Amino acid sequence: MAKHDTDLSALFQALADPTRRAILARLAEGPAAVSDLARPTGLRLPTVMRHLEVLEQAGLIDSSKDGRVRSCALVPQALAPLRSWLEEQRILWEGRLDRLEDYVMQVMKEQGQ
Amino acid sequence: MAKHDTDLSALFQALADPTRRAILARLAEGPAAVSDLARPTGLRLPTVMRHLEVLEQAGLIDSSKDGRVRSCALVPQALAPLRSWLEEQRILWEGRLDRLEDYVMQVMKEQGQ
DNA sequence: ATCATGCTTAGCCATGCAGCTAAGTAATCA
DNA sequence: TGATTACTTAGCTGCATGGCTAAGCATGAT
Repeated sequence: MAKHDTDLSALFQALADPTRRAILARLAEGPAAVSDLARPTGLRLPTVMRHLEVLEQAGLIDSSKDGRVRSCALVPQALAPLRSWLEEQRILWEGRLDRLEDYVMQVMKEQGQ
Repeated sequence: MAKHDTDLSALFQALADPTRRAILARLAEGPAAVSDLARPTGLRLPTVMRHLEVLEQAGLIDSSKDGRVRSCALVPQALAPLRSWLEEQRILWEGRLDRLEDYVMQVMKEQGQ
């Protein structure tokens, strides 16, 4: 399996959890420390840490430690692969629809005779 | 948690598996029977069945049985929620970048004085 | 009526994941 | 120095997921 593919899997996997999507939404407002991200979730710190690990592994966020505080931030271009995949699928799926349309048109023409 | 949200989770979850994405790609060429979908995966039928269940549950495919053959097909509009979520995020994330840009501009102006 | 085909169901196994507690480390504050 | 804060690590639990085999059921062909 291509790396491109496992990347996509990791991305989708990371985004499949509502808590993680909420964290991303929060980060869209700007960088935040781990505890700040944890507070609104109502989850314990270690749990949130693991979510952050998943997000970072998927390339969606970046984090760096300053003193005893770890600050997390979005990686803006991280959703690009997902966007291209989606666009690719759209073209494929619509191509399929076009062919279906052609087929229907042809059947109608044949029936018209 | 909103239904909208669990829908998104199911979508992402369903797309997080390469086998399932391969099945979707195959279906983009047109409807297919379960065995036809199973063959190229090299997996056993029950395993593929479960993948198909997941895809159907997520609303990505549709299936109907004719005789003893079950035929599966894409649901073209199924990716729409994902597209809107992505677009929403793009706006949010870019809004963030705009604000960052504003901030940088302001700092530069202040330093210029 | 019998047999082959195509799917379905039931159930097992290993692994992964989301949550937790408890205990550890490292930086800041009094 | 000692206490507090902010993560971090280790390890447990329960449930979900992806794979399998074996056996069942319904339909189509002979």
